[in-house]
Amino acid sequence: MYNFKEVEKKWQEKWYAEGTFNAKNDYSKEKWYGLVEFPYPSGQGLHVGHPRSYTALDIIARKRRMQGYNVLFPIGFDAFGLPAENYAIKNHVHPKITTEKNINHFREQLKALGFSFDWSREVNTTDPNYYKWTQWIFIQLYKHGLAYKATMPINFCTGCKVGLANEEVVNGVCERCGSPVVQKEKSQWMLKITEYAQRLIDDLDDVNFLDKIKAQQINWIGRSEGAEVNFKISGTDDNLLIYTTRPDTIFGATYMVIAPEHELIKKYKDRITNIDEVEEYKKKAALKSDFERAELNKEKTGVEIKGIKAINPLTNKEIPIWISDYVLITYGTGAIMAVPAHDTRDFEFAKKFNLPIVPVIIEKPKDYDNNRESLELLEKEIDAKFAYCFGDDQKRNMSEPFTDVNNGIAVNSDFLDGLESKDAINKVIEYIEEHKIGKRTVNYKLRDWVFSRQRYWGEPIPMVYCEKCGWVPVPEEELPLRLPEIDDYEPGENGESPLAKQEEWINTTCPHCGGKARRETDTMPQWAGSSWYYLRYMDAHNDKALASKEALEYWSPIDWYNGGMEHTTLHLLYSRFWHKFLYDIGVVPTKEPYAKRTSHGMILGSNGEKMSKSKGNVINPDDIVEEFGADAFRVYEMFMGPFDQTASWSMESIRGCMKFLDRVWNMQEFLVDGDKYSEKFEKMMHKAIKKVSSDIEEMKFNTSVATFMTMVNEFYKEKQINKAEFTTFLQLLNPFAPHMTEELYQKIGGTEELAYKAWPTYDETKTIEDEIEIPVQIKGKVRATITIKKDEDEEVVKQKAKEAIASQIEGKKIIKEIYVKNKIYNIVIG
RNA sequence: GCAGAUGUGGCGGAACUGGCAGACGCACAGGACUUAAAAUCCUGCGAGGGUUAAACCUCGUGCCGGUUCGAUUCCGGCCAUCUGCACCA
Repeated sequence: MYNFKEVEKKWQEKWYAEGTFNAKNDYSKEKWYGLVEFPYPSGQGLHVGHPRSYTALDIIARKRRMQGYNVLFPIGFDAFGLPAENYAIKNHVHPKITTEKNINHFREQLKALGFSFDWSREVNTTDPNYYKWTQWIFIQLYKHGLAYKATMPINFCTGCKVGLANEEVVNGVCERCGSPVVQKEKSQWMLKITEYAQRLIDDLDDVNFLDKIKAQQINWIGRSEGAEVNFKISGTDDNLLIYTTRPDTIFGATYMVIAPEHELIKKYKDRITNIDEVEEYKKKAALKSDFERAELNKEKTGVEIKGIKAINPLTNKEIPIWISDYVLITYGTGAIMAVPAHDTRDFEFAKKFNLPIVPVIIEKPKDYDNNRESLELLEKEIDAKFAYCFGDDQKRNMSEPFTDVNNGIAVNSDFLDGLESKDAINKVIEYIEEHKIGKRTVNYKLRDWVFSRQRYWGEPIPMVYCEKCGWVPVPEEELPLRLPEIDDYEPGENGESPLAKQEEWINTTCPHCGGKARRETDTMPQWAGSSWYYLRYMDAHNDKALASKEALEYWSPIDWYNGGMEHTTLHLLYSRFWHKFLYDIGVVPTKEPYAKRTSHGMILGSNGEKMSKSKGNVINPDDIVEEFGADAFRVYEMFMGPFDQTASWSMESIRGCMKFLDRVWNMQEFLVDGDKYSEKFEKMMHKAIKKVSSDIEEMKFNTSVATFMTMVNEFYKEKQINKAEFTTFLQLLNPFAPHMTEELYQKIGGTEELAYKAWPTYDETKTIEDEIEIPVQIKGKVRATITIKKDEDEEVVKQKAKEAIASQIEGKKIIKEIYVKNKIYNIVIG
């Protein structure tokens, strides 16, 4: 009987004491750097989701070692963060203590699963020797104008009392605590990620990320092409600048809308006749949470700004200006031209407030070929269809706006008439550029990164404010700027950082002029430490630089990075941004940090729902290791389904995997001598090596495990396995179930460790069967199977096949015969 | 609404560039071993028909249609579920 407890403990102790898996500092060898996302050491301990990702890359890392690479497969802890701080507020335990305790627990758990991590390079983002370099990077960003302080409306979590990045607001509530998020004006440190927006899109071409990851990042960055156009404000020399992606619809712009926060209102306070009403609307809008404002199916609201009007620069008609919260101050210019006939939101608004709807695009007729004649026909059609739009008595009974940019023809639009929408866009941009009323513009949805948190448990932002000199970075030789030890972790009244109460720490001298100055009391967000941790692993103990040039040169880029889809628009994008910056200032040698990025599916509870305490469906990895062992746990997580898809936990299935491992263990009972594969199993061995080797590369671990099971079934049928076969089998299985396979290999007389034994190779010619069974079909339906020799002469096969179905084709006329070599024979009879 | 994915037995899932649908596992059933049970080993297992038993036949990969000698796979159109984003002009 296999005693997994004893065996697993034995090997783990050996591995971690000897540093079996530590990367070598031999830079002459070919390297491979595999990375998994380091965990946040929460109080709950490891989640069963972690081992899914970790086992997968552990398998690849182990295979790479056997293939002779110098492998770096590190781990660490992303240990700054709210839970430790919230725990501190409640229980008055310093986050440092909780964090340390949790890390120790995590380390134990990770070791108990036998991952081949290089523990000598463990990093911890809360270690001053680590965050020294996080702060250093921030200072470089500041020096290069990419970190700046700005007062702006931010997402403010009413629960955590912290400003949040857009990415941290989910459905209008705080991603972490679930409290509503409101808008608040606050002075914040910002990082100019927008400066890198285009490169973050373009350079995706050079990396091997899953398409869905690329798509999601591109989507998030949200590039759109359009134009900015100035609309004159009637009776002034002033303009209202708008952004639109559909400048071709400008002849249909019947009113303007500005965001509630737009400066126009302040500027024309005195001319606006209903200023009270407008101010009232502004106030209401400010009080709404982001969620309320963005809520769908909500009735549009707004107020016409009376006393000022705009002039449509193409029709020269005066049109009203409205204020409404469906226009966002944070996107474009905070103002739009409304074209209700061709925009869903404008349409809804126009309907509600009874504003004119003028169609200027018509769906392209099927046989439209862009000539005069077609156009005249088209115009007649339009006259009939939209006669009501142009009279004084506008009925506005258009049932829905026409918004398809790929399928429209401009009408009722002067010089654009008859053009397809795409051409019309170009032509109108030419026009507005020529007449200096606007220009072609690109916009991104991506916003600059709000980098301040009003929290204690984060990296202090190494900046000092001096009345005379303004913001001055802490001199680099004074880094790390340590977090002061405090007792009171409560945020301040107005959502200030707990550090704001530490007068002694705050008061300092200006590094620039030596006068009195005060420290920044905000800290960095959790994403800071994780934005560059992969660099630190390359040279984890360097105190002169974040990593040495040589180490960076050798180990960059990361060959394979696996992580969760939930980090696609946060961590993954942020770290690409930091990396590109570090590349620009000559710190790192590559443009992109990760050559390849894959992602694992989530593990759900056995009821198919997300694991949560409240649902009572949480599986604790410790219990699983205790009951089934680490190897069975690993094999099961790889077997449970396609790696990139969600899977539900099943206790029955893991039992099956343990049974499989027991069967492997018991194979030693019918072990026989033999230093090469027996004739019986030779083909199977070569095929298996091929299959498992490619499956691992493609992350099709589930079918690898199936292959192992099939092999074991075959060995059981013969009640025989020789030493050569057993050795290869154990090697292939080793990355999946490292403990048992090492033990077994030792038991059958292996002298070296499998961990570095050369990965088995296969002979392609030996994977091909000499005799093949192929189906014989009549009209695509299988009627018989015949056995043929590989590459058998076509005529012979046809003859054989016809014999096999002789009775069924007798007397029938053969219309067609199809033979696909070594695959299938199909006959069509009349 | 936009983007991405998924849909195959009782269940999790296989099926390489179109070529025997259901590998492998779970569950279930039968048998062997055992005083007995568990464990283990062996066998069967999509549905319907057919046969003493086989052979064999029909249907079957979300739905409708198409291309093809042949479609889980390709094309067109739907439906459902999941994930991310979303008043982004």
